[in-house]
Amino acid sequence: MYDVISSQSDESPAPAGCGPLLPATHGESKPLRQQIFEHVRAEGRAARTDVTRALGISAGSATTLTADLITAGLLREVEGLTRELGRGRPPVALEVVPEGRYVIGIKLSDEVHSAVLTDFAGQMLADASLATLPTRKSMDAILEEIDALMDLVLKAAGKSLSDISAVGVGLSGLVDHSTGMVAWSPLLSGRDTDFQTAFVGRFGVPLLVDNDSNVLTLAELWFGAGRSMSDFAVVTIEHGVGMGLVLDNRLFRGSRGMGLELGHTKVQLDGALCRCGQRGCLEAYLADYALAREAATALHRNPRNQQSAHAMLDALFSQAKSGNEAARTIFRRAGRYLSVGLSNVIQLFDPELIILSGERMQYDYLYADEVI
Amino acid sequence: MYDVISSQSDESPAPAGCGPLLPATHGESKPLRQQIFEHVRAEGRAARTDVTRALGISAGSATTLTADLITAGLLREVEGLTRELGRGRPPVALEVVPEGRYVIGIKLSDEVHSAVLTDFAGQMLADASLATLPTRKSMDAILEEIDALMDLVLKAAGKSLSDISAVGVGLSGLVDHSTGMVAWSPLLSGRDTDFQTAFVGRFGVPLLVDNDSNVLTLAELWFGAGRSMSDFAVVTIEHGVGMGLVLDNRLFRGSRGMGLELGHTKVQLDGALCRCGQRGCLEAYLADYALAREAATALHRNPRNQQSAHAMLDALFSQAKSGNEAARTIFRRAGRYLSVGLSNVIQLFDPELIILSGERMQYDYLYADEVI
DNA sequence: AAATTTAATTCAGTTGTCAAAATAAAAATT
DNA sequence: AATTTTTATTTTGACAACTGAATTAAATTT
Repeated sequence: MYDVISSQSDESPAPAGCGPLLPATHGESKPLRQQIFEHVRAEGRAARTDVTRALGISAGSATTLTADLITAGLLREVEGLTRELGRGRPPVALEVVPEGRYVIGIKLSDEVHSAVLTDFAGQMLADASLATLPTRKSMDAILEEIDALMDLVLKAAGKSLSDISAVGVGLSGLVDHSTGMVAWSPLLSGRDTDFQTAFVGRFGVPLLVDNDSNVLTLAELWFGAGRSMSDFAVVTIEHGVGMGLVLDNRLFRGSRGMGLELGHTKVQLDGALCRCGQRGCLEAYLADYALAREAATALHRNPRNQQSAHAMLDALFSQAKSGNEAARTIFRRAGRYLSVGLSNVIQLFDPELIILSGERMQYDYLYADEVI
Repeated sequence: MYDVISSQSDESPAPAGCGPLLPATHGESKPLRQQIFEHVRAEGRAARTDVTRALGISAGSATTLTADLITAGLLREVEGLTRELGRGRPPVALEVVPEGRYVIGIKLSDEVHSAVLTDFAGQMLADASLATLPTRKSMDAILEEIDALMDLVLKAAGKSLSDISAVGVGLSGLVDHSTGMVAWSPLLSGRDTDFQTAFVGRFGVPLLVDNDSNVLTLAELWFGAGRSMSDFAVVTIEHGVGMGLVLDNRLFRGSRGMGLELGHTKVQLDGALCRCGQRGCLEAYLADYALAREAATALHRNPRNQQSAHAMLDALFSQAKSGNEAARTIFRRAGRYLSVGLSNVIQLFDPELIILSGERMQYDYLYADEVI
């Protein structure tokens, strides 16, 4: 900033200035080399001409840049492909070298942790899972579990930790993806845990941590129905109600990088009490604990019996199926409030698609009729 | 795409591919020349060194590119500035040449149209307004009114239409900014009007049309409280309930480029009937027509008397002020539902700031206590 | 007056990209 | 079989956008 201090009258006053003071963070475009790599990876296989057409670049650039990528060991030409028909020189397909890098993805949960090991082309080489207790654990205990889980999946794939270029971890809670800090999580006993530093300190491998809704959303963007969509939402209903959002082909993380709290969206003035302390949150009608709370009343069980929440939901569901009207109304009400919450997402974001996900989606009463 | 059809077994199957199939639309970064210009405009004045530091570019580039901008007549050096103190060669401030371009901004409304004429530095040179009738008009009639309004503002600024580089128009309704089409508007009698083509055909000046909430939001981003913020929302309550959203310093238009319908967010299951046909929309509690509807009951007026909606609201407000309990509950309820709607926006977008705007904000009952 | 400090310019060199021409490899045509 | 046509890729020369280092400029401090 240019500071002017003056009392002379012949100086014109500094113009006020207009326009945003902060630049958009996503201003830089990716280098063309990376765009080419990503295009080949997205397509599975693509020839140089496909790349030039898809990215609108010159044929010369395609040659030079793919040559770079090939010598860097990231891409390779595919030998011995036959072509259906067509005249002219046949194109030479390129593909990602699967052995280029290996990564492990881990999902931490309260009953079972799971892990997959994939190659550079996105192919899963092995997976593994590990049962765990639904108690809050210290960071050290979690690292211990991760260690055991990674051993399993590495052994299954015949790799060693030194082959792994990066690890991704998804867990529920408030996770700051950019710093690797976990502000709060139902799995961790502490607050403001520096997950990333602890992990890298123990394993010496780069780590990306994120909220599990975000991870699920990215999975849909990379491998699922969202691949061909630029704007969509993923809603999960389990212990809480979570949402991930893709806007313009990028995961939207909100201004503070934390998750989007669809669960604490209000669907009823002065409604049911939520564990966040407010009333009328969607979560207070839809999450495990909310349904179990009502199930206890409907099934005349002791509400103190916390451990059987899962079993109680199953009982409630079978009751509803066999005609218990009280049980039915619980699901029906939950479904109607879900439809309100989803309708609000639609009105505000106008996504092309909403993907519903989560263990509770089996309870199809939730979304039988009422969804708008 | 590379197609492979083959029955030979020695060919490896094509990899599935992973990653988004569509590129993010905002891939291209602005050329440095434009970034420099925008930085100077945002700061009001800035020296070349300020630019190099702010944008992280080399001093050489700053010299060359500012020289380009100066010869293009977009920037100029500021003469005769004194400096507070400091050693070394004094910096030479640069500023936008205000006479570089002139633009007109027009806001169309149902009671009064208004226009401003600003120079290239964002300084307003003149404004004008024109009363109009609250009826739906044909495109030709609207163009006629725009013509009269532009004459007024041009005359006030001592300019002619040929001095104007572009015109921006904001109006309520469903507007596709990218094509200049107005799908529907309370001001226009037709549907799917090609506003842009009609305007350019008549005046021969480039036009940008947009939804009035979006225009208001852009104004906040460029000139208002949003200048130093990267994520915020602007909520307007007038005839309807509108919202504009800035995410990462850019206006978010939703996937289909239409507005974000905060007004049709559901705040009550089976609630009040909205003019969109659904029940429980926020608009059905908060918009002009909704308040007037209840006011008619509270004040024992004839609900047929449509033309006095505005007057009726004022009457309702003064009644509430002077203690009429029925009138008070109307505002109180509206305020509580507004708080639900805003709370949902906060939960879903986590903006740094929500700007409330609109003629009805004078009815401060709306946001007295209940806002969360 | 000399040294110091900060701002701006000059200039040689790198990088990323394109356009056009040249080359390559196949099918279609003669 | 030779030639033409078609499509894919490579080569080449050129240009634009930058950077970094050295240089010049204009002020203050010693």
